[in-house]
Amino acid sequence: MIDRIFDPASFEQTIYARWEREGAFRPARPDAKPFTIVIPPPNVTGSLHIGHALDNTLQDILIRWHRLNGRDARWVVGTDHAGIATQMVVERRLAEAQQPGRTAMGRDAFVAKVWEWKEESGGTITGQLRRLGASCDWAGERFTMDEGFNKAVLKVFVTLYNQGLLYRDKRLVNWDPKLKTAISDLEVETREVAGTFTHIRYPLADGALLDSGADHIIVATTRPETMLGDTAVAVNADDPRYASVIGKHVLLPITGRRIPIIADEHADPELGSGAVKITPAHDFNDWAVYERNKAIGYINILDAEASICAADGVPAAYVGLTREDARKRVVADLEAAGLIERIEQKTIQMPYGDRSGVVIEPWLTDQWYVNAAELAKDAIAAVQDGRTQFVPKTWEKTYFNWMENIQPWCVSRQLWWGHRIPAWQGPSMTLLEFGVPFDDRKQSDPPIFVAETEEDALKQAKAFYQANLEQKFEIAVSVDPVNPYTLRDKKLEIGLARDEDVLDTWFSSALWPFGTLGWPEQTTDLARHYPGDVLVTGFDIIFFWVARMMMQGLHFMGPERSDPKDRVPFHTVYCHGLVRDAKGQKMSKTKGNTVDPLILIDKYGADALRFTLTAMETQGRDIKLSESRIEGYRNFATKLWNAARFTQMNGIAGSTSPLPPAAAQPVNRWIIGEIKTTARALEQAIADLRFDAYADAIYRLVWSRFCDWYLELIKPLFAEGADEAVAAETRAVAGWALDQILVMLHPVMPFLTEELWHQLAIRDDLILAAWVATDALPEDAAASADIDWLIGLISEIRSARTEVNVPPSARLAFAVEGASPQTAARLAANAPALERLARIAPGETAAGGRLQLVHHEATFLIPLGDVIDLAAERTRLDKALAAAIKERDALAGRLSNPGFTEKAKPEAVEKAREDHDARSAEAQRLAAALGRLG
RNA sequence: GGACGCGUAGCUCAGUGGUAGAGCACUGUGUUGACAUCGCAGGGGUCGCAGGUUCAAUCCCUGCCGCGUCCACCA
Repeated sequence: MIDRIFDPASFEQTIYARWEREGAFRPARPDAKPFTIVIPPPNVTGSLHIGHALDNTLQDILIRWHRLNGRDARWVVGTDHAGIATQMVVERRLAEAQQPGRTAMGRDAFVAKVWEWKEESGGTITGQLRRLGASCDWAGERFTMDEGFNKAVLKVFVTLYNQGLLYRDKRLVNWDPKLKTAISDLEVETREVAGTFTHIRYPLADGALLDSGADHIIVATTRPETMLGDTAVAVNADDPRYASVIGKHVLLPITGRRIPIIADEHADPELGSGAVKITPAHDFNDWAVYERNKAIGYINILDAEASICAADGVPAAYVGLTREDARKRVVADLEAAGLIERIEQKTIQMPYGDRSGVVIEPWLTDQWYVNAAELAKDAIAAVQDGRTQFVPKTWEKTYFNWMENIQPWCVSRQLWWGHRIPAWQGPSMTLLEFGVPFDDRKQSDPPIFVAETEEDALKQAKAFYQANLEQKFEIAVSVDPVNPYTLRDKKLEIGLARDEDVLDTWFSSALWPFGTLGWPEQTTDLARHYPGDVLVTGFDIIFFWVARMMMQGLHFMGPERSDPKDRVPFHTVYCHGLVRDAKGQKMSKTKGNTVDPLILIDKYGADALRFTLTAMETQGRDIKLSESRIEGYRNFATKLWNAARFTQMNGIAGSTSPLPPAAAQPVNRWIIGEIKTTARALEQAIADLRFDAYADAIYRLVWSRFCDWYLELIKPLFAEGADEAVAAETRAVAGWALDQILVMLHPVMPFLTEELWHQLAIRDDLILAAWVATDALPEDAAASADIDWLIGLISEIRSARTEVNVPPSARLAFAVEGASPQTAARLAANAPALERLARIAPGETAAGGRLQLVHHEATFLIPLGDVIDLAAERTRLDKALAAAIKERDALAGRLSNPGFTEKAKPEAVEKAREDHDARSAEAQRLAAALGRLG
């Protein structure tokens, strides 16, 4: 017996366990067409937030729907090692536990700690996905740092290197001085902060003067401390103010260095003084100036923590100051020297690290870069020609815009947690004292050997050095005098030192769609499940992840697939919005406005949360989540629960066939048609990826059709004394209809539907079995018309009763005037329903006060005797008449307009005529009723 | 500066070239057993503003206003 109380917590976890036990989520239909989704891998040590809940609910709906529809569905699941995030968590935990820090314990010990933490907390999020009901293929669970995945990463790195698409370069990177690692452009966020704009006078050297007579050039900066590293002042060649001093020098204050005045396009005469200080080592634009004017050189003045380091011209007193302290000191010293023109307070934009939250420093280092522009070509083409489609389509523009302007992707990170870069460095030739002339390569950097294994790297090294040396060589220490970061004092016992760095987490995530399936091995999984059908993700990681999967997927799977359509990692990218709080604020831990999906699940059930997110998921719009909405959908679940309870109490059981039982009763034929209509709408919603439409259609069917009308209308059909055959038919149809509802609702509310599926009948199979047999369902327009008529009549009677203040409990008689034979037949057939739902029964039409109700061609007369509220009845009829006349006249106006009758579609004209006539007749009947009212 | 999205009932949002919809909230009410986590009934909107296209515009086009997001840049 279905329990009186709907308590999702009492069955959700049991049901999930059963699904897993029975292997319900494993692909098990080798002959069927596969349907594949790869999960956006959550951080292995993370926990489920509301964005995950949305993302995974949508994926689960698609997976479950296609599984119901006979596809061999596979939801590839796993977790991401999340380099920076995870390393930061473990470091914080060590600090909290007052244990030795990362550097104190050393690399191996630290990495071991991270693995420990991964083992300890790695099950959290996968457990939470289970709570949500996600039907992932857990048997195939992967991790971005598992052995197989690591192989894929190494293979990709080496291949790209050998193809010249991945290289080492010395250039400015976004340096995070807190985490002490390079980060990519995408990991930098610009924030507006209050700042200052300092205008500084740079005295001209050698007595030179500007045409204006000034003996100095004014430059402005938001970062005065960087002047210590200036190597030039740039002016525009076309700027007459400075034409006479191009090629001359200024005396750089504080440092006493003479730096040249150069002409460069970077200087914009319109901005500021038209002259700009050039600090190549600490500003991206200035580095570009340097590349055009190499003679000016560059000077690095910052160490890895962004403190001032020893450098040419930097006074000893500055060394070791933080950039903030150095800024104050520079300003003070310039002030003392009378070189400050003025200082403006101003809102300035500063780059911040998205993880560390500190100001990012452009810093000169050696890093590994991927030639993203080259890889982007195929990735752009694949979206242009529709092999991969974004939904909503508007995101394609965003994708193209980014891809077409893509910069080299910095993939090395100075972290310890991640895929270590498979590159080995040999001794620098310039530091070797062999006394043997090298060939003309004049290589000054140490040679680098990239290979999947150390053995391969060694082989390469031997081949390389033997080609250049005839005798023994010794191992030296590599020292980069310019860039302290590359100071790597290593004991090179075998002559090679592996690169200390690890790869950007997104470098491995980019391989997810094929790395999870066994690549580089040619597995059957890979053949079957690449490409995926749909990728479901937030728009915020289109750049980070989607674009990179496109690039890597096409590059590595492309050559292996003959059909261009099979080269992309997925055919569709569904981008959903952000889940915001009820006020529309972005949720964040610091704001404290996050909602924990697990708490919501505990409170309302996973199904209610899922339904809410589904119903609110409209394409191209963020979700403002409010708890009252979840409550509403929990009520919906309760409603269905109770409806099932009702059927069970009335001897209605689950059906045995997806095909509907034979039905003669209009109400039964009608509900079969309603099921068919809804199933079609749901099929369309899935095809369009319209999740809100899916929720809406099933909600209406369950509540507004099945519960509100069908169950109410059939109650008399199996009441005591009812016809046995009719009762039997009705029970059969009702059971079947409820089954179809459970199936259709299952993708969104899997727990509840599975629970009821088994409560309603003894069945061996899970509800995952089969979708509605839509095509086989009959439609019966006549039955639908009958029931629509009945529903309309009951609604009108109820409304009229309320308006004239008839007590709900009053049972009334009615007579009918002008009824067609069809109406008479309908009235006879539905007498019990009218009795129950409208509380009217055929009777005498006594003269005097009576309610007059126009429904289609018939006027219903309902005597109320003295109790009728005549004024209310008059108001009601007046209102109805006014409405009918208004519409009639509007239609008449349209029909008398030749523009309409000649140009509008014939169907539209015909429809307008019919409506006009109907309204006109209705108005006449209402007028007559008013007349009789006196 | 470039691109995009959004302005529809008190709130959150669907929607359509021809009578404007839902949920929640609100008002009134409760006919005895599926359900008060409910039923029934009701009030509430010049569909941001101004033009244009059209027989007809909430819907298509243009401009404006307001809100938001992304990218780039500001020495």
